[in-house]
Amino acid sequence: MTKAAKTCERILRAAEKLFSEKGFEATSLREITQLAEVNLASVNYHFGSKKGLIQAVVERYQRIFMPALSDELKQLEAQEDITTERILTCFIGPLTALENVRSGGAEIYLKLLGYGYSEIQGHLRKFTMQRFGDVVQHAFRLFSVANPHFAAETLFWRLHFALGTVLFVQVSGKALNEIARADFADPNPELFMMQRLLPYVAAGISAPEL
Amino acid sequence: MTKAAKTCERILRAAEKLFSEKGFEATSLREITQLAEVNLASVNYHFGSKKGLIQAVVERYQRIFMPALSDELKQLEAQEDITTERILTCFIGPLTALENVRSGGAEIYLKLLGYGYSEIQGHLRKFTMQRFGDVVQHAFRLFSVANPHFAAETLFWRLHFALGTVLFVQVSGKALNEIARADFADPNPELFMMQRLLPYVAAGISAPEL
DNA sequence: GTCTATAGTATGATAGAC
DNA sequence: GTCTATCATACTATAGAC
Repeated sequence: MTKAAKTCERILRAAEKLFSEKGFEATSLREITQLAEVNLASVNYHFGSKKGLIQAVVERYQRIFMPALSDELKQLEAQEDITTERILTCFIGPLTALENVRSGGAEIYLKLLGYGYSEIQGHLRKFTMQRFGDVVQHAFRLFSVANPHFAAETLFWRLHFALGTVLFVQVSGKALNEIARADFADPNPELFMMQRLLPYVAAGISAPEL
Repeated sequence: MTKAAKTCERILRAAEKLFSEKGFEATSLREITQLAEVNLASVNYHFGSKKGLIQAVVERYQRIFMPALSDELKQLEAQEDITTERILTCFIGPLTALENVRSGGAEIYLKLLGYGYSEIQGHLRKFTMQRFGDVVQHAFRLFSVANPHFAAETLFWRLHFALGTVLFVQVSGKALNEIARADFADPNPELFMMQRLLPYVAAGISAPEL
């Protein structure tokens, strides 16, 4: 059991690293087991299949992030003056909580979500909504309180645009940072990305309706 | 030669359809040749390799889009009162020009760009900048005229956020439309997506700096 | 639980007849 | 230019010894 736990953990760590760097489909079990220094067959023994491994990797982050987000949202709801910026700020804490679990945890989580959205059409999204749909809907309700003049449809699209912005920037973050370093002498720790994103996203969500 | 052109064209059409639907890596040459109803070996005969085919597919769209965009930008520059919205509007015409070439052409092109950004790290981006870097830089200059108070660095990141928003929405468009149809009874032709995107993106780019 | 060995399938690419 | 046939390689998954 002690050795098994170790193998399990080694696989999960290697998998989340590779998945977040290259996506789920582009990462093979061979790469994962090689990086983890475990046997190829052990993945199927512990997780049943590659799909099972993917779910295990993502779920580990969701179980930290989602309850933390839920707490923040409840705390905000108790206050008056709910603004788009404040709701967005609710996401910062839970993300940095991931950072405490593992260095670069927030980045890994967002990249996993980003790849999950485009690959394996909706598989990961449905899984998330089934497990944590209530938290997602809570956030949506608060956004509509902060932007009461918007049609529900408008808000729906704006929020998905915002999600898209964040996820794309994370997934392409490496390329973007390379360009930035080439064009300016930009000494950008990845942490600043979120601070840059927030004003853009907040303004986009609250932009005047047509 | 006449038959050859036909085969070439059949391959290109099948490839651009599948690439835009599933990405480059997830699409196999066998799928392409099967859809095109041509022999498997003909791809390597006409395009040398899968990579060559990818470049050919993308280049065909770039050669229509980029000069058209360049014209629009020059026309705008001659005017006074250059705003973020007006620059963004410059992209609409060239995109719908692709629509004339082939139904759904604009969507295909944007999806190709979207997949190109995340996959094959930077390969496609470098190719674009080498061929059409001047057009891209022209657009950037105009944006900085429209937003003179921004640091170049801020503008750089904002524009890439905007690009990210558009590309992500296109790539995940199918999933998003499915959700929209489920949550509302949303009879959304894909064309309206751009109209929804524009206010969000414009507001994001011009959001007050920190 | 861990390993080796291998089944079964899919990929990109090419040689050679026509 | 087009075809068949095939090579070399990669993948996920599993059976069975230890």
